[in-house]
Amino acid sequence: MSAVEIQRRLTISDVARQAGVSVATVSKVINERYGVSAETASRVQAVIAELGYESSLVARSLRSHQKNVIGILVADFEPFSTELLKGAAHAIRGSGYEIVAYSASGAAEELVGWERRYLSRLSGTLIDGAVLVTPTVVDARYGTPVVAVDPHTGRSGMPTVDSDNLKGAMLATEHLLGLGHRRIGFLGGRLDLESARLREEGYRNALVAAGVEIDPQLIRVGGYRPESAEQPARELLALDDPPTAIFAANDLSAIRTMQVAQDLGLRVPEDLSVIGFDNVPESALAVPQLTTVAQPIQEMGYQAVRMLIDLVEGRSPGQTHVSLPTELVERQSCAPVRTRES
Amino acid sequence: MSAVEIQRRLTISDVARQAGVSVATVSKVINERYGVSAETASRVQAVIAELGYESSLVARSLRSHQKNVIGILVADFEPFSTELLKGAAHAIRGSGYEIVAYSASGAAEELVGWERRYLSRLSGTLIDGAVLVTPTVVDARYGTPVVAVDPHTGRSGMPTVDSDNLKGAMLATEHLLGLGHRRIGFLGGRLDLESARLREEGYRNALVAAGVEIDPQLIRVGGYRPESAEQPARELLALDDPPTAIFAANDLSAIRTMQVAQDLGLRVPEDLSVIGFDNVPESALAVPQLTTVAQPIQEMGYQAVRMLIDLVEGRSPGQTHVSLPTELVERQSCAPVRTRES
DNA sequence: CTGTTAGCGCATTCAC
DNA sequence: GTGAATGCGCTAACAG
Repeated sequence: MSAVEIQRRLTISDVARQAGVSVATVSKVINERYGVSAETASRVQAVIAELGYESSLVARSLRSHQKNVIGILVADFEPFSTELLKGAAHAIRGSGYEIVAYSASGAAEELVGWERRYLSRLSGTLIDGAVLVTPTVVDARYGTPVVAVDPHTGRSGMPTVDSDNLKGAMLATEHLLGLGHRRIGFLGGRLDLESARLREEGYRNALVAAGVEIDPQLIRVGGYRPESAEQPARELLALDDPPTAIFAANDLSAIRTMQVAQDLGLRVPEDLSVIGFDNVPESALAVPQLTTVAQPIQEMGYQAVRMLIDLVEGRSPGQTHVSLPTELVERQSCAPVRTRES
Repeated sequence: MSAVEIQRRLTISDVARQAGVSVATVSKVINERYGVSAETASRVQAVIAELGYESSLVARSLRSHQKNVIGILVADFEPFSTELLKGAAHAIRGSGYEIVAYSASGAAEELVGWERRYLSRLSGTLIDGAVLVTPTVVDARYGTPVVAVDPHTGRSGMPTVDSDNLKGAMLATEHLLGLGHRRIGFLGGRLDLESARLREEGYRNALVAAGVEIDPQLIRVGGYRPESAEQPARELLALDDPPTAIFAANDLSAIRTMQVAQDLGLRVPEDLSVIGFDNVPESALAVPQLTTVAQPIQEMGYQAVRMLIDLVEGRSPGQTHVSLPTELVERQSCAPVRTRES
């Protein structure tokens, strides 16, 4: 039996018409309510299967308040957020929930408070709750269950998943120190971003602990994006006494830093060591492969969704602040320092 | 001025109340209609900015039929679809469109026809059109503009973006032949998947062209997923006369194949060469790094969204079948064959 | 057991 | 400048 020709979008009344019953009956079958004969039910089921009908997310959430949909709100689909999405997908498997990942990609990206606007756009009508990926503001109370991943302004009162940025940054810096580097540049995020602040603090702590004086010239703001990291990376390498190693506060900046160095005729890691932060898959695609500090990004997504589902279902989650460990991943972009005159 | 305490989700009437005007006036301001004094308009704008209000996607799409939202419908968030998402995000930048990426992750994944049900769930009420990522069926006509990426059953009448699977598979096989391999295993997808069929055809063509006889024992079905690829990979390696190289039809299967080989005490690439297909970022994270055939996945996402926007806006897209080139990416998982007695 | 009917929520857009 | 009807597809309450 071939499917009827569908020109419009499929609605419950298409199913009803095709099965020769009323819309209400179809609804009952779908929601497994009593009061439908087995025969009618199976006929309706057959039509549903034949047409590939599924109820409209929107219309359904108009009536029933439980929607079984969670939102993952991201400023952009870039390596960090898409990694997170993989973990989120894993978390909903078998849970009966669906994922709507939403982004206006850039339209709002630059602006502080994109997460509030996104939430305003989706919550109440479409999703039961949301994971906010690296939101800019978390002090506000929203009318919806929300979990923040790696919020830019720190934890505040909102349920949060992050990783140990301070420890990770110390690991990175200590690794470079261990290779004999003393002039180590730091390409940070922005100081209004909590993770960036902690990474800088880790950098400073490690230097101080090693008795290396901190040179403010070696600390620049890279802004986490390749485009915004390029200029400060150039500035670092143009110093009279340039660094022999650079710790960039995320992988995308680190990768761009390597490219800048190579443009300037420097070899990585022979002439310049570079270390990143995040361990997005792209870090292994870079040439040379990037040594970096790994955050368990997928796991962060997994945990955030688990917490959110607890919240949505009215259970209090085990913890409201989950912090996952970071670790050093050694690849090819760091080498022992060469003495100036070698 | 601090924001009012918001407990419920934000609606247009919250804005109206806060600004001391009617709901209708706020709507006019938002949609830049005439009939609002400049002073009122700017007061309303200020309140909107202060509250971080944005209109509800759902409510808005009830009235206006242009929603400026496109759906990316995926069976699961895995490396291929998330790569695609990056390209899709790039395509909407500055276009005024937003992206809703949707997946029920596994609930429907196994079933043929998930794309029709997903579409039924979102189209009409939420999105203007959709990119279907590796859909299983494309012969049906949907009531919504749709572009298929790498459809499992070939192109049919639907606008499609794919890559040159046949050529790519020949590249992979020729690479192994060039390294001296003659017993080359093939770990395919399923034969109902067009891409898998083409990759097998490329494999066969290359062997025939090189005068190597095709051994049916060396051809197995891996199903594209790590779990489903494991058993057939084991079988290949357990043959009396096992292959010296395996071409797996996608990277995830190839990576699992390397793990199986390592479990069995084989070294890759010394004892077994493995080549994949896709070039997802994970292929560079594998140990050893996977040699593979690259599809320009991000570019595929970019093109698909461009085509879709043309369709949604009623322009006929330049082409309805875009096929992008594949290329060999040499890394570390392939080596010249060793003679049996060496 | 099945059909009829009245909303659900929110933004838009008439008519005033 | 505002009040009130309207759009959508579905569900729930009730009638037959």
